[in-house]
Order: sequence, then C-alpha cells, then structure tokens
Amino acid sequence: MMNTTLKLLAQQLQLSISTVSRALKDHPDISTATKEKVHALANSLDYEPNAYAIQLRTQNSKIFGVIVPAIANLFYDSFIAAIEEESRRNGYALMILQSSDNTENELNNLKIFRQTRVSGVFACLSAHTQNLEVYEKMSDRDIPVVFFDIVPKDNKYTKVRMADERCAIIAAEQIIQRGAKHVLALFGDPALSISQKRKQAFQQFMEKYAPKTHCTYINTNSSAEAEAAFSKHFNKVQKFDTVFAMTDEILIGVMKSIQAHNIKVPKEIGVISISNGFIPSLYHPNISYVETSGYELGKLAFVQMLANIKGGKTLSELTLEARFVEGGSM
Amino acid sequence: MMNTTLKLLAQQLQLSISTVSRALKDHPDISTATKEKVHALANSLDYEPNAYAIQLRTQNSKIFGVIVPAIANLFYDSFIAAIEEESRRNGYALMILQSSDNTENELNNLKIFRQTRVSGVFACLSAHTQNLEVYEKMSDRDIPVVFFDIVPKDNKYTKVRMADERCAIIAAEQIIQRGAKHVLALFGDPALSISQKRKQAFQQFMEKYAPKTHCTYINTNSSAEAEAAFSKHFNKVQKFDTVFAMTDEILIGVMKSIQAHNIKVPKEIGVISISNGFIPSLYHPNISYVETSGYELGKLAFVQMLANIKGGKTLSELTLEARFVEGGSM
DNA sequence: TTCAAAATATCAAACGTTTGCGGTAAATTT
DNA sequence: AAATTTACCGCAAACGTTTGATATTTTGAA
Repeated sequence: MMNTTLKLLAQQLQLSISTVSRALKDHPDISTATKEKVHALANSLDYEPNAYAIQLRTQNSKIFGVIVPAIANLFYDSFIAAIEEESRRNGYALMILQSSDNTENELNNLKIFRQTRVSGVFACLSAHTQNLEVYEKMSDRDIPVVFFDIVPKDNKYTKVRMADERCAIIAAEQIIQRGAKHVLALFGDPALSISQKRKQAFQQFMEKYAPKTHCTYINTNSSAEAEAAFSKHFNKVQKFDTVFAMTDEILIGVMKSIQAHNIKVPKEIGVISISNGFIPSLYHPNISYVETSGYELGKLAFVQMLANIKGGKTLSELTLEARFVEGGSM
Repeated sequence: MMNTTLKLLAQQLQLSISTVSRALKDHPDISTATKEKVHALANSLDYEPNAYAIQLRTQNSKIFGVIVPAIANLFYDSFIAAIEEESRRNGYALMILQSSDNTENELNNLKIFRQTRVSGVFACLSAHTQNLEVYEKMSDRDIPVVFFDIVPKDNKYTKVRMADERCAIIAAEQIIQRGAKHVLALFGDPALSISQKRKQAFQQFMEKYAPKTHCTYINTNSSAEAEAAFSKHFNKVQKFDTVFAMTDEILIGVMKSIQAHNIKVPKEIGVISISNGFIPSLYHPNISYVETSGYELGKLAFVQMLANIKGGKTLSELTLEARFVEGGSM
C-alpha cells in the first residue's frame, strides 16, 4: 500500500501542498473550515508524516544516541530506561548501541550516530578508551555529547556521574559505626578510574577516622575472583568481621562464598556494598548498600542534554549524591 | 561547522554531484583515477552521507524498531543485546522503545516506528494487549513484524518464542528423576498465557508420569508474593522436598525465604527454575534451571526478520528449544 | 581516416517536507 | 466609492541523495 503523503492529500482536496502542511500543524493562516477538512481526510487516510523528509528539511532528527558498554547490565539498563522515558516525554526517540567495552565498536557507533544526524548522544566511555578525537568530531558537527558514568577527565566536556568518592566514604562511615575491627575491602579493575577513586577515598577516610581498624584491600576483576579472594582470606586465622564490595559483581562473588561457608550475616560478618539495589535485595537479610541509581543518573543526564540543546553549551560535571540504604546486613 | 555534502565535494573537485556519488560507492562507470581523488577529498573533509536524504530517496531506513515491556529486565536486555549485535553486522541500527506493559505506550511506540519508516519491528506484546489492529497497520505499510516472547495467538503473524511447554516438562522430568514426593510449584500471573501454558504442561506431565507425587500449585504476581507463599506453605506440617519456580522473579522470592529459614539446598529441599541463568548463578549451590535464553531468542528473531525482508512473507511460529542446566540444587 | 563501441561523466527528476514571499478576494475603514 | 487592511491560500525553492537517461570523450578495429 502507498504511504499517504501531503501531496496525495492536497490532490484529493484540491488544495496546495503548503496549505495542507499548514493546516495539519494548525497554522493561523488557514481557516478553520479547511483545517477540519484536512484533518478529516488525513485521519481517514492514516497520514503519517515522513520523519526523514522532515529531518532533511529541518535538520533536526529528534533522535538521541546512547552508547553503553552493555545493555544487559543492571546499572545501564536502568539508566537507559530513564532516558527512554524522558525522551518520549519530550518527543525524542532513542537509538541504543553497545560498545561491549571495545573502542572500535565505540567508534563505529559514533559514526552511525553522525550519519543519522542524531540530536545528541549520551556516551559512557569504554573501559580503555583514551583517544577522544571522535567526540571532538561530534562537537564539530554541533552534536552535543553528555558523558555518563565513565567520563573523560577533561573539563571541557559535559558529564554526569555518581559521586564515587562520597559513595566510598558513606560506606566507610557505616563500617566505622558498626565498630568493625577487621575489614576486607574488595575493589574492581585497578586500571579503571572508578576503582581508583573509590579505593582512595575509602582508604583515606578509614585511615583518618579509624586508624586502629585493620583493613585488607584487594582488587578483583570478576565475580569468580571475588569469591575466590573472599574464601582464601576468610580461612586465615584472622577472621574479618566486615566485608565491603565495591560493585554488584563483587558482592555476588562474596555472597556465594558466604553461602558456601554458611556464614551468618550480620552476626558473624557484616556486609556492605555499592549498588543500585537490585542485587542486595536478593539475599536474606537484604544487604545494606550505598545507592547509586542508574535511573536517577539517567534523569540527570537528560536534564543536561536538554540544557545543552536549548541554551548552548553547559560545560560542567554534575555528580549524583549517594545515600545509604539499610538492609540488615550490618 | 557545515556538514560536508556531495555538492560541496563536487564543487571542490569540479565534478558533478552524480559522479561524486557514484565514485563514493565504487560504481564501475567511474574511472579509478577520479574515484581516488573523490575518496581522498571525502576523507579529508570527513564526509558522512546524510542518512535522511538516503532514506528519503531510497525508501529504506535501515533501522529496526524494538518494543519490549521493559529494558531493565534480565531476559529482555539479553534479547536486545543479541538483536543489536546482529543488526550492526547487517548494517542496521536499532530503535528501542519500552511499553511498560501499557497498551497505550505500545500504540505510541508503534506510531513512532511508522513515522520513522523503520525497516521492521520486533515486538513483544504488552501483557494485556488484545487489539492487534495497529500491527495490521504495520503490515499495510509493508513493515514486517516479528513477535517474540509474548506473541499473538493468530497464525498469520511471524513469531518466535520459547518452547514454554517443553520448559515446564523438562523441569518436571528432573523433579521426577529426583524422586520428589512433595513438590511446591509456583507460577506467575494466571492471566498470562505463558503462565497457563507452563502450568498446564507441568501439571499434565506430573499427573501422567508421577501420579503419586503430591503437587501444590500456586500463582503469584511478584517476588514478595512468592516469598510469602513459600514461607506459609513451608511452615505447614507437610514439608516439601522440592520447589519449582517458573520465573526468576519467583525464584528470587523462594530463595529469600530459603535463606531466611536457613534451609539446606539441596539436602532439605531441591530447587529448580526456568531462567536465562543469571539469577540461578547467584546462589550457592547454583540453582539448577531450564534455560530460556533471551540471547538465543534474539538471534532467532533476527533470522526471521531477515527472511521476512528478503523473501517476502514467512508466516510461522518458531520455538526455541530449552535445555536443562545442572546447578547443584537438585 | 572513419565509425562503432566502450568508457566516462553529466543532467535532471524524484523522494516528502517546510517556509519565505507573494497574490487574491473579502472585509473594513475612510 | 476608493483605499486599506485582513484572511486565506498557492508558488517555488531548498534539504542531500540516488539513478535512469543522455552527452561527451576515448579506444580499437576496419
């Protein structure tokens, strides 16, 4: 079946294309009578404006691009969900591409976005992306970029991220409050700035406010590693009374080991993590955690994007405050 | 900065637009010498073809639409991930919209897809969508639709889904093999056809092949309900020796209760579920499950889509075989 | 040298909109 | 009754491509 176009409507109504176009968008130049006629026919013929023609003419695609390392991820999928909601409310659609933490994919995705002339892109850097030239290219084309979660260091970019240091400090506070004597603190890939930040903040805080608390710091790259690390260290003479997991991934490993050894939480060991809340809610008792909400971050990022589109440049880094959520594991 | 266009290239090279266009796509009509010149300039000027102009001209958007109830979902996000991979490999981009299980949203999303003239849509019906008229509208516009997971009954549609009955039967087989005497079987929302199918298949199989096994069937709508149901029934005199959870959501509730009561798995109780495998891997021992892979389903759906686009109509229902994955909980 | 055939490059229309500008008829004012 | 305003509407160009038809040049054979 042919798609109905303005031309078709114009012919059938014996009107000009421009009149039909204006009638459809309620232009004051057009009489109410004509407007009604046009609308009626448009409805009965199921007229749907061609987004491509519009974009070609108006240079505005009303599409946002999103790059995430992985869609299938508890944090990113809630980020995406938030962006999607806001986009729809504002008449935008979303194009989502995943980088799989691979710089080459990231480049290709950006290219697609450029070709699609997206109105803006939300980007989470791949773990080891260093060269930000491609992103410059976007700016050259006046496509605003809002970085989220894993963001570049340079201040000329617009970024939103979790308050990583605060997260770690809040966790440390709770640990101190619990009166922990021996804590095992597990962090992620040491190459990632997020791991560095969290670890540094945590360590500094502990050393300053609880110098007598004994802390063991370990970096792990996966659930399995975390599980192994926990098992290994738990079997030592010196038992830990508290464990801190920097991410869900690590928490999962820790909890498997805890279940395997049938350790009682929180009696024998206190557990605290940084998370968006889903994984902690899987256990009994619920794990206490410092909340980092992908959903909230998405909302924040969207605000930044809109500001960027409307008011020109807004160069700044916004961080999302974290809060402690009591579970029952501390 | 201006976007470089064919016109610009043509001017600078003293060639016609058509020559430039053809040179860029390696058309045999153009001499190698010109081709090289054109490519060189295009590269140095960072030429990116305007996707909208192309679509307007060719009537082919190279974009697929995807409708899921929720992006933030263990099953759907892996489905999406699969589709995304395949799309990229085939030169398509993805537009993802969520219905939040709301028919109105679903309608709006479809509308966006129509206006964007997507090349095809992957759709998962909202829980209570009955009226499929909108999908007819897509067909009218020659936009192929591949339904997945929650699919319409009518045979005129192209659908891919899990082999729901088989999943339930495989679980039942394992339960029988374990020599279960008393099993608690928990299913989801009774209004959903997926719950009905699984329950019916499970029940029939058990009655036929293990008539002496005592089964209790319960429908629950959330993790919390499942947790409560399990706790309630477990406290009865007649303890269960095996529990079956139809979904991850239900499994989560069950496991919380199991942890709360400190019940030993698999010694005191056997646990089996239907899942994509992530949640079962969170516990120790890993929960045994019948695998329903969103990822695999995505791959399958994509094949169907491609067939649909290339070879015209392919009306059929494809189901994805399930397999049992041994965890340690049975 | 001549002519057809191949090779190479150009013309121009079309895809479906939007929008500045101009035009006509009716309504209002002098 | 003439002059001015107002209310409607149409013309045509432009957005950046693709592509069938056509024009021009080069090549090779007769």
